[in-house]
Amino acid sequence: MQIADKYVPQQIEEKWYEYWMEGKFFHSEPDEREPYTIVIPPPNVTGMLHMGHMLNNTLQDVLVRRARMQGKNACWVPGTDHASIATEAKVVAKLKAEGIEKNSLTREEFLRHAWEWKEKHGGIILRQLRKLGASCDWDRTCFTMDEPRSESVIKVFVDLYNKGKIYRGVRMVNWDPAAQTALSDEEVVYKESQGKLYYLRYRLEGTDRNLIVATTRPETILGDTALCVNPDDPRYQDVPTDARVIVPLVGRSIPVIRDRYVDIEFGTGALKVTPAHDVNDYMLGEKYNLESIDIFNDDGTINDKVGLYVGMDRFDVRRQIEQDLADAGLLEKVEDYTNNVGYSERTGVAIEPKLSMQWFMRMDEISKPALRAVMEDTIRFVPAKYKNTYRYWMENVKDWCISRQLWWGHRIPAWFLPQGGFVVAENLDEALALARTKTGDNSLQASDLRQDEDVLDTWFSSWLWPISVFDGIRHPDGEVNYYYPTNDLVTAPDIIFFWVARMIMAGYEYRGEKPFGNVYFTGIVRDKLGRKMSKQLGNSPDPLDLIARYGADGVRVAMLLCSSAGNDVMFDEALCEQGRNFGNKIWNAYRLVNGWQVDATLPQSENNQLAVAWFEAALARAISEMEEQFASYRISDALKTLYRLFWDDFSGWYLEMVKPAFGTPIDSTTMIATKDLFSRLIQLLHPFMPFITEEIWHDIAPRAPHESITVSRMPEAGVQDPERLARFDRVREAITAIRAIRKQKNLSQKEELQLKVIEDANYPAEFAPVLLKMGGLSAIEPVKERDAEAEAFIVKTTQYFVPLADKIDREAELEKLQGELTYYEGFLQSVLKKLGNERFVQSAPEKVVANERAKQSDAEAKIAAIRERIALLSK
RNA sequence: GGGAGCUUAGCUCAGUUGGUUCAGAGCGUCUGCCUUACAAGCAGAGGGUCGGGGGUUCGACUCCCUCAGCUCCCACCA
Repeated sequence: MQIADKYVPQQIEEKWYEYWMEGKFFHSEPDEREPYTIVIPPPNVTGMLHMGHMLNNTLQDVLVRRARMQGKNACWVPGTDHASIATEAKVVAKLKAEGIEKNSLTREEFLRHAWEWKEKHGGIILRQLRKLGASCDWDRTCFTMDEPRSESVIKVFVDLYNKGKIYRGVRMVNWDPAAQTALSDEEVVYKESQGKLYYLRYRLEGTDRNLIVATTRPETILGDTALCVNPDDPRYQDVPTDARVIVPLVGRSIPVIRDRYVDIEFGTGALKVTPAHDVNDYMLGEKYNLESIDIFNDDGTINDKVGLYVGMDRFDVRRQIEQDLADAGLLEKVEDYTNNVGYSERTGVAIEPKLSMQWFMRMDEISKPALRAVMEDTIRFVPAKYKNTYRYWMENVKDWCISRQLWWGHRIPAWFLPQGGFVVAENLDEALALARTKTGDNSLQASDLRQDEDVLDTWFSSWLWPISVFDGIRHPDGEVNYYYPTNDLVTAPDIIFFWVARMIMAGYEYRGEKPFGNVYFTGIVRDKLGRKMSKQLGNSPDPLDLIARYGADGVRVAMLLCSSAGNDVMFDEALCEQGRNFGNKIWNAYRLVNGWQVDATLPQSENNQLAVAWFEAALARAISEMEEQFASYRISDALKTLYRLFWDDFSGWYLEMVKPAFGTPIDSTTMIATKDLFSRLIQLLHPFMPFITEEIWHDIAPRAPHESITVSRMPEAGVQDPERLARFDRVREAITAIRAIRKQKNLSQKEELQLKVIEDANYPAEFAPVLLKMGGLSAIEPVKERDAEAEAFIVKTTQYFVPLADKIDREAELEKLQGELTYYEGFLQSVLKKLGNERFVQSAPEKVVANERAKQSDAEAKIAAIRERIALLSK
């Protein structure tokens, strides 16, 4: 094998990914094995890989590779989302840069550009995922707007419409003036914004009196159709019930209404009512039958309804109207004011509440089984705290606005009839047939029908993802029956409502079954200062650059090391170094073992036999720990367990124990055992570090063509031997103590020392050969008497002595011993106090009491040993 | 305004039904080593009154109350 003393991941990663692809190791077809399925959270089709994807997909890959090695039929379905609004915005921007305005194009022309863009940029992110090592079944790659998925969406829409779960109506919706489309409530983000509170004078008709109204949006006075005060407000008791006021600048006369909705404490207690541009005003308008005057165009400029500020942008109007009001003496005062303003999640502009005709989906019924499934842990949320969030949303869920005034997306399958009304059908032919039946007019032609211009919310396709990727909407009895429900979903908590909740609803609606068994919510990736990674801050490293510099395995380890379950991820590039170093450690451990010469005639030494037996026990314990950690999705902990096992136990202890002296061979029994242990270690490591492990796997033993570690069988825990491990730990402690003496006395590692020991039950006599070798000892001599002249240490209750040429420093030694004595006597006191307490002995569990008694006897033995040594030194 | 969560070594975090040989890990720091697998390494060391206060208990990092600080989600009174 290669002799480079540094591991160079760049040299092997590409090779192995190609090998995996050629061998079709990631491809899945239904068979008799138990399936293990993950569907990828589809990234935006034109998106680029960022650190969030890295985390998310590393976790998925660990899970799916592990399942594959456990003999399951593992299937990880990749794909992309058409991301209606985001993609359309990108295409519009791109066209604009080329001097083409969207509204100068026909729908067909625009879509041609959009598809072109999709073909060019689409799927870049999927190729990037391969660099990471993602073991997706690429033959199954899906796109939310490909044919099977599109047809599924349309089919579901028609079905829900026919079931009465989808309706069309005029409602107050969140309007994005930049994208010029309606948004769902979930697509609006509220941010604290520095604004002003304007106090405007509304002249009470027929008097000189002004009613003062405080508002943050003076430009909306153009749409005022009432003024509202609280009937209990003493300040307005003398205003006649049929009073009217004049809207400033506009001059319109509007009624003064009374409603307890108005907060007497706020502002002046008088509220202007603009039913077309405020959600709460809209409700007042409904209640009091007020006129609704829409003053905005779709792009947020003022329309010509009122004849003022026509064509001006809403924010320019705000500045202008402040000036004009002041000039007209209609502005009482202006105060600074901080309030929450809703912004479009995608375009970032302030949302305009707007009354418009939209399609909605009823959520009351469909949400019920979905809520139950999570509350009863039929679907398990990890971490469980998200159950609360989920429940609150589900219990208060409002109808879902599913129509968007965009072109890029699934066009709503509704056709308007010449005589009014509409039909909903899967295609034009069916729509025509339906239209003829509905109207009784058989002369209707396809050209008489006009399809709804709107497209569907992106999430209306992704909510079907776990079903539609297996074509389970169109073919409910096909392979979906094998793969569905999927096992684990790994996603970010910020799309719990957008996506997770809705997939659960769709799952029960269309499969009568949950879409996945477990949902693992990752944290948000932040930089080491705790700031969210963002383009604006420029604090997000480029994942591909990291992979190029540290190797995919190294970056994967870095991601996992900092992703403790349920917490945000504080990513620090230093972790990539740690990951890379770990790869190098593995590499060099392999170089060492690989370089040993075997002498088949050599019998296995006792030392080596002990080493193998001990490491088998250590491995068994680690595997068992990892199993528990995986079961509770503590994937970061599982990696850490393995990291320590490989670095400390295997490299630091086991290999040092069996390592033959320079230039001497090793016996074949130990060599075989070592390679076997190594193989099992890299199998355990494979889900975390797929590339380096495949490389070593192919070198450590002869492999047939088309063999791969990816489909090898994951080692299992086997027999646990805690006693052996505990006894070995005492050897380790003794060796550490000897090393410390060496360090203190400035003795070289090579200088052999002598060790004397007073053997007792705690002395791990069977490990004497190991102690000899690892301690750099010339001999171990069992003695009965303490050696006052030697350096001494105690492990558990066993006393050890290292005679040295130098006399020991009695004073210093006594002082040290005195300190230890004080500690152990105090410790013993607390144990005795506890044991002397009847309530403790009675109420504490038996095991705990027994443990206390063991502590007592150990402490007593230790104290006795220390006392004897003090006596000896004090002579 | 409502809800959830967090506060343990310089940094990032473990600590799973309360039991002081559990106050831990990794990284970083310090000291000594270029010891023929690895300086991307080896050996050793220092470092925390477990946010403050109070309570329950034989016993609390672990349970309760309270105060302080931080984070997130939901609502959106102009």
